Amino acid sequence: MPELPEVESARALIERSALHRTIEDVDDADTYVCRPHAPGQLKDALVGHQLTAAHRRGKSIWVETGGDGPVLGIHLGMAGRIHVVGTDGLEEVGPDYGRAAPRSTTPGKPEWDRFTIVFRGGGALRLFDKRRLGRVRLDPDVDALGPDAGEVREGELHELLSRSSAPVKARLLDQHAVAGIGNLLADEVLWQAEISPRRPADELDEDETVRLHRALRSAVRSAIRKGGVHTGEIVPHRGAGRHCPRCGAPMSRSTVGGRTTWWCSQEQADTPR
DNA sequence: CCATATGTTAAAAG
DNA sequence: ACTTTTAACATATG
Repeated sequence: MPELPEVESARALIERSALHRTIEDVDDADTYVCRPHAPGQLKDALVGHQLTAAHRRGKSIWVETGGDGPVLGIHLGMAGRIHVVGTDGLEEVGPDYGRAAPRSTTPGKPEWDRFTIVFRGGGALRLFDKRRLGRVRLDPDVDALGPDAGEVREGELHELLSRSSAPVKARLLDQHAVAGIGNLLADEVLWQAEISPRRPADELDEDETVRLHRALRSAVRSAIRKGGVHTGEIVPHRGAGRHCPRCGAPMSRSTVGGRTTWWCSQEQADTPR
């Protein structure tokens, strides 16, 4: 579920609903999700502190705890979500696929709660993740990430692309190059820019780079505004027997950058027009 | 049982 | 040593 837009809404949820409350207890018993920490290590570091600010770069979230407290790193992985429970016991789960979820008293499956912070006076923040590929850790290294996909400048993008002969889609998916682009967003951006996902990244010409940059920023901003990567134009057309909503040509499918990839067989030809 | 899944990364290959 | 590709990770669902 989470690509950059979903992660941004999770960050905003933390900022809006989970700051400035004293941490009373922490459940960090899932050592796969909380690796490399030992059980109790996150609890010992966090109890008594408050969350003071929530940040994001690409798909990585980090939360400050103020003063001499640690930084809490959160990654939603492939299926993670942030749930915040208010002091009144109602759950706020944030936007889901573009639709704001109502606050609810019916929690998700408790067996999918992988990490929980309990606040003094009631309420909690937790990582809800049915696949357990999310991560929670102290003092994450976010500097290894490339510039955020929604912030990257055109010259910077050109520079990053020119340094790789891999398919442009694979390069876009590399979080060390540009941070925040996932499989669906990559397909959306390349479709918007009318560029084949298989084109070598360092062979894009000036015009293609400009188109890619514009598509990147507009797709990221649009998806954040609409509430998720699923609101992209091409996303509903990624499927067998589907056709390009612009020109009507059949959609092509293959594996690029290790992921299932769909593109317009006509407008995103391997040889640029 | 098989294939697929919106992410990351260690290991293998080049 | 660096870059690129593949497989594995944990788990659910069709």
